Amino acid sequence: MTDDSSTAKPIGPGDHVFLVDGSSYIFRAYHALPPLTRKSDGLPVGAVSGFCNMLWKLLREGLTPEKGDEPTHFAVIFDASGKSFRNDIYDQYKAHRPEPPEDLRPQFGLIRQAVHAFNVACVEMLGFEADDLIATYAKRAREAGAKVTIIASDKDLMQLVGGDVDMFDTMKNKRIGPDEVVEKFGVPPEKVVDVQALAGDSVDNIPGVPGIGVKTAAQLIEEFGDVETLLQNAETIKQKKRRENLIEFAEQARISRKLVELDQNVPVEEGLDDFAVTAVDGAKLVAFLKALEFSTLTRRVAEATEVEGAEVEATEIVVKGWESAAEAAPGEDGAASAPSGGLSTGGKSDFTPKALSEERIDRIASLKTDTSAYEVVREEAALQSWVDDATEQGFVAVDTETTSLDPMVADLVGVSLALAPGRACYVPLQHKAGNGDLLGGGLVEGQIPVQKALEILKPMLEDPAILKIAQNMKYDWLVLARHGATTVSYDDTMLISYALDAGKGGHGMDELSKRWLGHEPIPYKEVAGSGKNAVTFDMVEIERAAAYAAEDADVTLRLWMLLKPRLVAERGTTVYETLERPLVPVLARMERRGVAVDRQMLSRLSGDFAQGMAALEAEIHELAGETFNIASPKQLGEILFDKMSLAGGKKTKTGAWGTGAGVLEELAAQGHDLPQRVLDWRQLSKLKSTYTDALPGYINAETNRVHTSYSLASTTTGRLSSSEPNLQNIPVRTEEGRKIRCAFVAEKGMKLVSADYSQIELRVLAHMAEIPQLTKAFEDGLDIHAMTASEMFGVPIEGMEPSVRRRAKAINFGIIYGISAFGLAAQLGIPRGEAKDYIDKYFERFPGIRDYMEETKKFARANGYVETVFGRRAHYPEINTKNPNMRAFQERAAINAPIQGSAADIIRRAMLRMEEALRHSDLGAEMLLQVHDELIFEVPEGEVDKTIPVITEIMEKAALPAVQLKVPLQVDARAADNWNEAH
DNA sequence: CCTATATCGTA
DNA sequence: GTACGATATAGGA
Repeated sequence: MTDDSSTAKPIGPGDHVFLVDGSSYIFRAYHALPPLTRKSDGLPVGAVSGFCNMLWKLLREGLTPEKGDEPTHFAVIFDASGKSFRNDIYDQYKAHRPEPPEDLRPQFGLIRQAVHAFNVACVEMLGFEADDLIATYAKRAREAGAKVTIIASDKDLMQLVGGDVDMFDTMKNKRIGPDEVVEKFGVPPEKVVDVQALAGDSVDNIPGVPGIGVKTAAQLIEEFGDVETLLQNAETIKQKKRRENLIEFAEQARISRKLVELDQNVPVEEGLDDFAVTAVDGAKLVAFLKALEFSTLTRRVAEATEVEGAEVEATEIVVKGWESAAEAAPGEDGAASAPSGGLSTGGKSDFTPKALSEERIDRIASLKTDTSAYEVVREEAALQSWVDDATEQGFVAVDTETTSLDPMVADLVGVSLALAPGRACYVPLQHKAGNGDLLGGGLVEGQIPVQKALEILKPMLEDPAILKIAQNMKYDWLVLARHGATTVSYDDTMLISYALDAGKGGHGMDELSKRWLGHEPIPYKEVAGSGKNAVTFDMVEIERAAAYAAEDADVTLRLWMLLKPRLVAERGTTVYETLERPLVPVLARMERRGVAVDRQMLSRLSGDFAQGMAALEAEIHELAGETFNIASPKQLGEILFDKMSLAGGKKTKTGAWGTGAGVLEELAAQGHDLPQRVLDWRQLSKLKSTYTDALPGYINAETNRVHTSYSLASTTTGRLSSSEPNLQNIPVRTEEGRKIRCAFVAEKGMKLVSADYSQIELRVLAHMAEIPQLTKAFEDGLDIHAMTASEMFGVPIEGMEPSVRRRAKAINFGIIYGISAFGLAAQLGIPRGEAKDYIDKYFERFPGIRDYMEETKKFARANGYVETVFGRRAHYPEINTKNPNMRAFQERAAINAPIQGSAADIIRRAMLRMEEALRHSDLGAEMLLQVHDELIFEVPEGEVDKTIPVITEIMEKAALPAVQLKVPLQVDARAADNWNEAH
């Protein structure tokens, strides 16, 4: 490509040979790229795509975009299937290699075809692994005085580095020279085989010597020079166990050395001269790339080779070896989509994402749960080796074990990792000696010090090239963040499940495991006890802890393998990637910041409420003529309806008297004193027990602030929920209640800013149902409830009676909730018939709303789910149930979900953009809380005026650019010293 | 000790 | 009429 030298001259100094390790590239690309990148007819091409991009880049630019580094000779080397000479030495060599995944298999052939399309030499030889061929060619090139770059990252090739031979990892864009080899193995390249022989390798099933990892091996080789010398002097080793192992497993070490040492003298057929780079045949390459639908690369190649892309006809491609894959699991609806671009997919095969994902579900679910291979990692070298394997593989399931369910106080007890189904480990870090009672012992022996372990884990957690897979990552993210590591690049099986199956059940690990893997993980209770026998995880014996923890990581990995392809197959990727996953660190940071509460103010309020309650209690008992537990609905019902025989009592479904607020209010309206006193008492009791008494208990001893926990996956609609404590239900409606809000305060020198969406759900409804009057009203900034009343009852907005507006407001809320005459009647305290008249009247004025509601129900009945404007799905599997009451309930929920859910999506989008926007404007504001349509910030006093417009703008434009709402969003924001005044 | 029910706080 | 979580009581284990 560099020039058009057609006559090959013998290779020599000044030449630069590129040897690409094709086989290992395929596996890495497969795992590094999204699981289901495929052509329009379903042919999986993710790995091929990555490979073609790499080839093109290397041929054009060499290793760096600067000129002068281009290859003169280029070859891609593959493993040929079949056994190699290493199996003769050791029959277990690479014995544990799993079969390649189904959706990777067809890509092996395609990659070889790609090499030919690039006019590049393609080498493989039966009985020899790619690494040996690379070793042989590298040696020959070196001897001829040429430079060699091996395009690979495989540590087995590192023994070849040195002099004019180096390696280059294209995925990390990193050169591997002698220094990098030393970094990895602790010894220079020529000693790498000795270290590998001692340390062994679980992936290739190289046995090595037990108890010796890379670090120890490097020390020993440093000291003795090579394996043979070491083995002959093994008696001189001081450490008993190590000495014994070296003696006992000496032969195994010798075999291992033979296995890892590459053969540099393979009798290859093609010479280096055959690898001379020739000009790319633009038309041929474009035709191939076009057939695979790599549009960007096709265009680039067409431009660079001056080929008119549109005029080139796509190559006919036949893919071997996937008829068998298709037969193993035929697609549900049989017929594959029609082949396009001249690609034959083998006739009957169905390679749609749907079919492949279903196949994957079957495959993962049918794997047996083998927990026997779980490992307890007690040494740094062993942990490093797991981390290395994770780095190599590009993904790893991670789970932390801690002392608390609250991530803000949890201390790290251990970490588990899983690399493949059944291949998991537990790393105990801070298990304590369980002397049962007091004092407890110190740390149990045989654990890596936490700081050391974190030093090893941190680079992996912070490496964007390694995907960390967790179940409920927010928890682990926070724990790890508090221990100094910021996790990037992650997947969360809980959130994948939520994006796919909201409404179909919970998303906890045990539940998902049962549902998808048919496997019931060890219950936490069985490991750590429950009730008064419960102990923190650090008191659990290590072997028991390991069985539990490693299983969690294993199950998480399996769930990921099973669920992740469903995202593509079921169109969940966008929701997962834009609304769920990125919110994890945003919420984690909000939780970590917490909010300040005034402990004294709460304590004083508790006292006030207690006084009020005591006074009311005396009056109530006086009126009742006896003392009873006012907090007991059962006792209260008996007093009111049995003893006092008040009218209007209704039994609940359990046969007890109903004593809800509605009932008591009705009795109060009849002129009875006792029910009103009970209502007042209940209000104070609620405020005291739920808020003023409970909140101080949530103040974190270290931060002096309250840290709620947001759940991303517990509502059907997409809303967040808040717990421990729930800060989304802090009182606001009554005077007494608002006093509690006053206790939520800003730090000294700061203000609280509250910004809330005005009528966001009605606006979303106006958009989705396309209601002209509503849209107009919102555009004109009208009072929407007054406008509704005006439309319905024909009265002017000016001078409208408050009761009229109140009725319209109730109807508007009713509409959002899927309205029923029964519900509206209850809300307004009017007869059912009257409520029905209102509803009819409303639909007469806004027929579009009725249409929208009917359409939504129809859609839900047909599909079992409904969607928000951003594509989030809420499932209602029971919507076609026979029971009319239950069905009506499902229908109302299904009507409400797109409205509530779209609003939830909008505020999520705002939150996702908020931190960056504030930082970009150089503002110190921090987001503290979310209450469905409201965000609360803590803002430096002097920055309030600059901050409010930034917050408001982000929130008002949050739907853009994904959705252009037909209705403007309006945000009101205020600053004050406490939440009550800011709201 | 654990779970279900009733009640009530929020959007 | 939608969506949640916390609390206290009560009843079965």
